[in-house]
Amino acid sequence: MRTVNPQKVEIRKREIVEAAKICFEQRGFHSTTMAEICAKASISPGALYRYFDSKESIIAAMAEDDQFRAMQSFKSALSEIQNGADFFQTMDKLLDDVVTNYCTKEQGAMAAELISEAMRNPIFAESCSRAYMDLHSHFCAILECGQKLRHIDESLNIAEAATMIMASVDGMVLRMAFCGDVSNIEASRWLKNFCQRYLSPKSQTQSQIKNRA
Amino acid sequence: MRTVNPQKVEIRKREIVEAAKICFEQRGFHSTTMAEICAKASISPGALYRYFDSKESIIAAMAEDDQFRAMQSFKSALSEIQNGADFFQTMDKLLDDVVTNYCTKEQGAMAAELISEAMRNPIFAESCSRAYMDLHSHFCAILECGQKLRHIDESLNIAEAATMIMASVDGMVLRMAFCGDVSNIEASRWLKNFCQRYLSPKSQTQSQIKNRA
DNA sequence: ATTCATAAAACGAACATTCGTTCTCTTTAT
DNA sequence: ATAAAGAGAACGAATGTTCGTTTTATGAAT
Repeated sequence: MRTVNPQKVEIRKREIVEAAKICFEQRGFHSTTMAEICAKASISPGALYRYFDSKESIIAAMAEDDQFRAMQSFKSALSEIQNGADFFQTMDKLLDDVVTNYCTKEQGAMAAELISEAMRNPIFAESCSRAYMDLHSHFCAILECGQKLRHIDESLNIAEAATMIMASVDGMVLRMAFCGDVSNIEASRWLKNFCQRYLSPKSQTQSQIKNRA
Repeated sequence: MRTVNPQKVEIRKREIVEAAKICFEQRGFHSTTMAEICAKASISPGALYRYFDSKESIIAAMAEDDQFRAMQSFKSALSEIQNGADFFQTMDKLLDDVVTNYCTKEQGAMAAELISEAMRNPIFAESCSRAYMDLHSHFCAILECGQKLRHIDESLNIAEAATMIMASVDGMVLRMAFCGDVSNIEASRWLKNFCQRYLSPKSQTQSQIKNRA
C-alpha cells in the first residue's frame, strides 16, 4: 500500500504558496481567485484543497514566509555587527538590502494588502504584530551596538529610534510603490542620509536642550 | 412639474459618503456590502444608485474628501509660516494635527486599504499620486521657509527631506494602526524629535563630510 | 388656497454573476 | 491491492446592480 511522503507534500505546498504569491502580487488578495492560483500552480481545486483548507490559510503561509525572510536580513546584520563590523557600513547594507528586496511595486502592494488584511483579521493581526515586534527587538539590539560604539547619540532612546527608522522605511516602501517619483537609488541614499543625521551624536543646541526636557 | 434640487442632491451624496466611510473604516472596502452602506445611510439600493453609479465611485468620492482635508492642514501651516509664525512651532502643530487626526486604527486601516486599492486601479492610482504630489509640493514650500530662517540645514535637499518626513509619518500611522505598541503621545513626541534631529543644522562631522561627497 | 400633472426620489424584490469550497470519480505510486 | 494524489464538474452562498413600481415634492392651472 502507498504511504504519504511528507517531503513531497512540503514541496507541493511551497509550489502552491509561490504560485499564490505571484497572483497576489499582481491582483491582490481579494481579486485573485482560487481558480487563478490553481492555474498558476498547475493543480486542480480538488487537489489544492488537500494541501490548504482555505484561501486564507494560503495567505497566512505566504505571510509567514515573508516574515521569515525579513528576519534573516536582520539576524545577519546583528551577527555581523556583533562580530566587529563597522556600524554604519552594516546599517547601509541592511538598508540596501531592504530597498532592493522590498521597494518594488509588487512588494509595496503586498505590504499594503497585508496590513489591511491584518486590520480585520485578529489572528492574522496577532501574527503580523508579533513578527514586527521580533524585528523591532533585533533592530534595537543592532542600534544598541551602535550606541556603545558612540556612533549613535547617547541621549537617543533606542526603542524610539528603532520604531522611527522602521516606520520610515515602511513609509518609503509604500510611497515608492504607488507613486513612481522616487528611484531605488534615491530611496537608498535618502534613507542612509536620514539614519546618519537622525542617529549621529549632536552638539548641544538650544532646541536639543528644550527637546530633552 | 417637479425640478431637480442640486443642493439637496449634494447633501444626499455627502450623507452617503459619510455612511460609506464609517462602514469602510470598520470592515474595509471589499468586505462592506452595498446593503450595509444603504442601511447606514438609510436609503434603498435603487435610490443610492441614483447618486453613485458604482461602489467604486463611492470609494473615489471618499478618497477625494480625505485628500481635501489633508490638504487643508498643509495649506494652513504654510500660510501660518508665511505670516511669520515660528517654524518649529508650526511643524509641531502640523505633526500634532496629523497624529490626532490620522493615528487611529480606523484611519490606518483606511490608508492601507486606499494604497492597496490604488495599486490595482490605474485611475485611482493617478488621483492618489497627484494628491500626494500636491501635499509634497506644499510641504516643500513649508520646509523652504524653514531653511531660509536657518532652522533647516542648508545642505539638506528640500524635496528629499519632504519625502522622508512624509514617508516617516505614513509609516508611523500604519505601524500604530496594526500594532498597538505606540501611543499617540509617544508618536507625536518621537516624530517631533525626529524632525528636529533630521532637519536642524549640524556641525561638520566625519560622517557628514563623507556623506555629502 | 386647492387641485392636478409630472418628474424626481425612493423602494425593494429579483437578477446575474462570481467564486470559494465540496464531492465524486479517476489516476498513480508503493 | 490499497491508499494517496489529482481532476474537474457542480453547488450554494454572497453580493453588486437593475428594474418595475410606488411615493413625494413641486410648479402651473384653476
